[in-house]
Amino acid sequence: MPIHNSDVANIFNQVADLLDIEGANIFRIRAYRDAARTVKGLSKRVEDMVKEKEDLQELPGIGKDLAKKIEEIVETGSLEFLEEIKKRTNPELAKMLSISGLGPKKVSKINKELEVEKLEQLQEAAEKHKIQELEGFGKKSEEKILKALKTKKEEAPRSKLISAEEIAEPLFEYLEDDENVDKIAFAGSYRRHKETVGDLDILVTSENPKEVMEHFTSYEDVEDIQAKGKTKSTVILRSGFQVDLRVVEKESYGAALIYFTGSKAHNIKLRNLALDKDLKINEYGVFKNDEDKIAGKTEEEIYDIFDMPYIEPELREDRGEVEAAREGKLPKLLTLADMRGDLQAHSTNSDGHNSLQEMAEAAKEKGYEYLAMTDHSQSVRVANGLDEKRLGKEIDEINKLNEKIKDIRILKSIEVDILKDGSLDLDDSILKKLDFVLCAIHSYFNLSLEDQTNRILKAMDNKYFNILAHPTGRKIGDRKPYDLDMEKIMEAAKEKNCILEIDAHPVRLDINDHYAKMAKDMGVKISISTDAHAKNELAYMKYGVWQARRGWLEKDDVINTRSWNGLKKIFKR
DNA sequence: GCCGTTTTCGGCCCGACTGTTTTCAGTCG
Repeated sequence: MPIHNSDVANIFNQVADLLDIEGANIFRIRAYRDAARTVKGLSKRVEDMVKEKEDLQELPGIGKDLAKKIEEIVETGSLEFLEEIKKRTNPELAKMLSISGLGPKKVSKINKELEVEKLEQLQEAAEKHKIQELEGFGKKSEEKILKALKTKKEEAPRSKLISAEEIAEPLFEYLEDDENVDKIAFAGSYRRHKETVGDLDILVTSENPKEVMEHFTSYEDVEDIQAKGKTKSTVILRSGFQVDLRVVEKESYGAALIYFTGSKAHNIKLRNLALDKDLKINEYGVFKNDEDKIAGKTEEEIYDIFDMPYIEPELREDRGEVEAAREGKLPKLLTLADMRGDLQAHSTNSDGHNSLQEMAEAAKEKGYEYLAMTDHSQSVRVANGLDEKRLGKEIDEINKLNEKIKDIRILKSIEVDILKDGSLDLDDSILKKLDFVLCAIHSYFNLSLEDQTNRILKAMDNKYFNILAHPTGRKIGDRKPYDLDMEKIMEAAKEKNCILEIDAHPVRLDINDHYAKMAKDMGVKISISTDAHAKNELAYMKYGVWQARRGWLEKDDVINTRSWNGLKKIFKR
């Protein structure tokens, strides 16, 4: 059974939760949480690193002990240390930590004094009003617990970026309309354009914070007000989304923006830099001798104090951006305006909703120089995939359209299936008539790591293979990526001049940011395409660009920032 | 449990809000 990085991270997080309830040293607990984050964020499979005897202690936050524990997990699939803790402390207790207002101390108290082990027992105790009798608890805490338990079942996990956007944009406009609001910006993972968003953070400057809080909490979509203070309020919207609003003075705007944009790891890095310089940094500014404020108004002036240029929010994950900034080696990130065309789109000829012509005209309106039509191939029957004959007809159709429509070139392509044995779903005799070939997996997702990897490697041997579409097959919150050795695939792609795609569809965003950076580091080129099945979906490009930015990609790393002439050279294998 | 250009021991990011207290611990981000 392959051990995924997330398996190791889950085990470490479980250890941390249980140690927390046991009241262990908080820095020891933090070490486990940090290690979980480090392992989860690796672009390499930690299983491979162990097998190849790489030194795990090189990783940040991994020392002798944790390196050994990682090896144990990879080799046995479990961790003896965790099993020992589970004997002392019921792992069910960890579930209570997810209830808002209950932290390790309170969970421990409820457990010890009321012998509560499970969520059901917690509910029972609260209903019998046993909780409010405990020292440190009261009526309100008990009500909060009951309420949280009730809504817990329907509680949404992290939302896809596009769903967050639907909720965020109207709220932003509503706040912007308030005359007491001066500056306003999103912060948090939403500003960092993470593929999923847990809650929304909004930052405002104002002379009248009280009025702003009043305006915010009376937004018509607010279902529950969790906290309402002078400078900070938290509400839950009807959709279940949590929104935090923070008001600061304009002199602190930059400091607060950095603070609330995060990530937490990036902020901790900055704070440590500050400590090295005998400075203090918080959401109000940078301070010397604990008193004198030396920066805070803009993000730029704060980064400047630490001898760094401005760091784009997408990079603020403590994945080396601080070091790169200090060495003057930050990437000049790709922008949406750099994109000159879209290399994956579908028409009514397979499973799209618009005709070739409608798609082409929509792309032209976006100012693109080209749009590739990549309908499905025959084996994807549910998508009405094309066989050689129907693809031949589509080629003729596109040739005619290209004569008819000016100022945009429709590229002839296909999203050809990679069959189980690694062969392509259509004959070379038709593939060679296309401008380029996009290849993808749509079946047999459950092959072993080795078989799935070899399947793609074999497909890449076909000289018409240009782009690997949605390489890992994951759908956010819906389908896990199939087991693949991405390092091997990238090595092969590099050797054979194949391209990896970032599918910009907000459900896919595949490859993810980690793999995008890995591709860049390995010298593998990327295409960003929307996988549009309707003309309005061509607008999904921005999600792909954001993901690419999170993967440190620059204009030159992405092939469809080039003209058609430039592309042609790349597609020649 | 990790880490080190003063350190192999003794630190480890910082502040707001709530609910419980009556000056603060716990939680959260």
